[in-house]
Amino acid sequence: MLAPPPLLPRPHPLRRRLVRLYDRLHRRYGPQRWWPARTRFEVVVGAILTQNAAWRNAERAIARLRGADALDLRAVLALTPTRLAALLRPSGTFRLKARRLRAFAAHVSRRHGGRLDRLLALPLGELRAELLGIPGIGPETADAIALYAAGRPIFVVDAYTRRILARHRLVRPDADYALVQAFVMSHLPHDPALFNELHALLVRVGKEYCRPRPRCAVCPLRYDLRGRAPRL
DNA sequence: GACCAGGCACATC
DNA sequence: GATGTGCATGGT
Repeated sequence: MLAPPPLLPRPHPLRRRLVRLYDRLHRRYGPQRWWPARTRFEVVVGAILTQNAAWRNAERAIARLRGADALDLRAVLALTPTRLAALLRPSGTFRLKARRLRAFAAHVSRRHGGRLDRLLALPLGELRAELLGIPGIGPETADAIALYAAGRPIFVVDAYTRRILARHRLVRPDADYALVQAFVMSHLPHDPALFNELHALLVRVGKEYCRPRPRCAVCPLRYDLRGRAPRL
């Protein structure tokens, strides 16, 4: 997604439904104030640690890093791989995540003199390409860093987003990451605050109601028990 | 005990 | 290019 899709010129039926989805979620839940982190480096750490892990467990690991006074780039590099992995244990796949976090820190250290702000100041296309070049950073993690740490206008697609948009028949169930992202970005203004809020709201409602196997009929988005939703 | 969680890399077909 | 698999803890 080097060149974001331009906004489609005229009102589009799917756009109205997407906007309605956003409005309904925003009325129901209000502002989510994401990303929950104190520093930009902590956003990056959280983005890596929450890969295939519940956020609660990523938080535990972040707290352990903080307790070890290791919540900054240099401190992460100063830890031995074994020690870093031990601190990350609660987030699951901890050896893997220790490698990934270290790879990120090593990259910033090598390419940007340890200055995270310099990496984050790159033009969006370059920033995204560079992030994707770091082992352990795929599209979702790269976009989460670009949006939540760098404040860039890019929409993050996660499992909830796909599931919810597919169940509302806004995208096909088999739509891949780039397609879902292009769908949202072609229908909404490229506003970081909006992309932030929409993604956070989708995760919020998804955690409660949009499980892989649907099991609740009282969702505010009115899924039926097969996980399908009426047209918005 | 099974399923799930704010994915990614790599092997294999 | 599509699909399968390892990574691994902690909550429900």
